[in-house]
Amino acid sequence: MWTAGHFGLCAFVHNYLPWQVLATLTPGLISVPLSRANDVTRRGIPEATVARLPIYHRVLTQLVEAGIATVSSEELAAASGVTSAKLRKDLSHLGSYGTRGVGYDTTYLVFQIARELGLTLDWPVVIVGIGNLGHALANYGGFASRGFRVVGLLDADPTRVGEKIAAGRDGETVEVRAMNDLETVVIEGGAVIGVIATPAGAAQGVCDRLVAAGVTSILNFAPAVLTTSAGVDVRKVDLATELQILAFHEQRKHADRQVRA
Amino acid sequence: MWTAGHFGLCAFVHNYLPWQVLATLTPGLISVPLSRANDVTRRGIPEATVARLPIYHRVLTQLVEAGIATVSSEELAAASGVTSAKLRKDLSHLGSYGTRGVGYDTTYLVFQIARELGLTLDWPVVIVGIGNLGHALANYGGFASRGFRVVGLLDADPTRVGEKIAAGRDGETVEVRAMNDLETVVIEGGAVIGVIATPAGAAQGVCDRLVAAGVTSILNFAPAVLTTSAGVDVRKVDLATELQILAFHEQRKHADRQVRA
DNA sequence: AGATGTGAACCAATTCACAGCA
DNA sequence: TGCTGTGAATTGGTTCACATCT
Repeated sequence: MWTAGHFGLCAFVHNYLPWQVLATLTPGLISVPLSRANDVTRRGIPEATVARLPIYHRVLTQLVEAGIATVSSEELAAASGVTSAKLRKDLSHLGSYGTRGVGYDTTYLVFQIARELGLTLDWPVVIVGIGNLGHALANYGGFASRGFRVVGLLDADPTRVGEKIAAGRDGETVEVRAMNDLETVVIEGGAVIGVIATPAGAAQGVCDRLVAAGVTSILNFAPAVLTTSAGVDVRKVDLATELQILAFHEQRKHADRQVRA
Repeated sequence: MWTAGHFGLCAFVHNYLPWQVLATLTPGLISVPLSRANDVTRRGIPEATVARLPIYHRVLTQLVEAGIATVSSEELAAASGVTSAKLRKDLSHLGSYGTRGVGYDTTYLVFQIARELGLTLDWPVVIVGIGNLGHALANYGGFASRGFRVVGLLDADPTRVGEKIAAGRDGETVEVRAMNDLETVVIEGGAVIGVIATPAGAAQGVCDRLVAAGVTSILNFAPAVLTTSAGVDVRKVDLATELQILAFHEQRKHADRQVRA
């Protein structure tokens, strides 16, 4: 039997931003306030900015491919769907990579952003749950080109195990493994990032096993709130939620129309 | 040939929040500041709150199904992965639906949230681009139960046209139609919400056609910045972006580890 | 000249702490 | 007594406007 109290126990999640958590865990470091203040100028990039850097990176990559050597903040901002002030403030957190009176060198800037985001490194990723969504993720072209390498695909359905799926853009395939192999796959592949694309009911169990095996960042597509230990980053993408937010605004539009009439 | 100027022209996007835009468009209404202030107390729910209501709705639905009649803010917050203060502030924007000293009636609250989100209405949706992702979206169970009805599936690949896909949870199927039929499908289905799951290159064209056919809310999975006229809501879900944000934090963790060592 | 980089002002969101009610 | 609902304080993010540099 469920009770409210029991249910309440089951979840305590920090959904993102482990900065404070990490600071708290750092043992006996008195200079934390100072070092954080230093962070803000030299390393600590605002979360909102981090969330936009991938967009700038993609747009800049297109510009470089199109052979454009220089952009102004105005142009880059327009192509990224933000205001130029916001763009300049964002880039200022990385350093002074522009030239006054001229603009930004696209090649140089795209590299600086890539470095800041860690895209110059190799990130082994495992994907758990190979339904339509898992499939879509596995052969999503955008991963390989940005340093993400699919080192493992796992599914609970025995009929799916053994299937070979194209992962990455250059025709490599990865074989679907059984759930039992989860720990092996994570450890052998050296994965620190895990993607959960299972049904909601299975998500927490998978999450626990991933973390136990060494994963420290999780992207969760299952419509469930995940509980993890501190130090593990969890990001959530919920398809239904996104539609519901749209529906809310849609409803407001209709209400407005009625009020006006 | 591309020039920076040309490229810069191609995109100006308001990514969300058409409040100010709408206010600006409202013709000759001098009381706008006042009416907005009124909005904030009576109807205007903060965007951050709206984004969390779907989570509360899902968790509450589970509680109701589990036969739990009452929850405290503490319990509901824990199960939703937020703090209790945040939860109470969020709910306070909807009205006073709790009982001091007791908590919230789950059945009553779930209905109030559903009403606020417009989930008690019927939202016809079209999905464009039936690759793996489009497939996953089409037969995602969470839609039907929340008032979303898939009235159209469209794909540019002629070999895919005619395929019947399970959409919604009760085994109904919807047939994939050709791109030419886009306008017909949108208008006949009465769709106001469109989902774009095409490759990046096709996204803007599809977006324009959807908007021209009457769609006013778009959920975009293509890694491209969309330009739309004011009054159209665009939300973006970018799989690569999410992973890149995780990679950033992951890199930071490793940097920290090195500093400590 | 012309565009960046940035302090200052502004606005939104979160957290605190407690008054008010069942 | 216990939990909601909410002003007040704080933190984080955006916008403005201009000093600064090529």
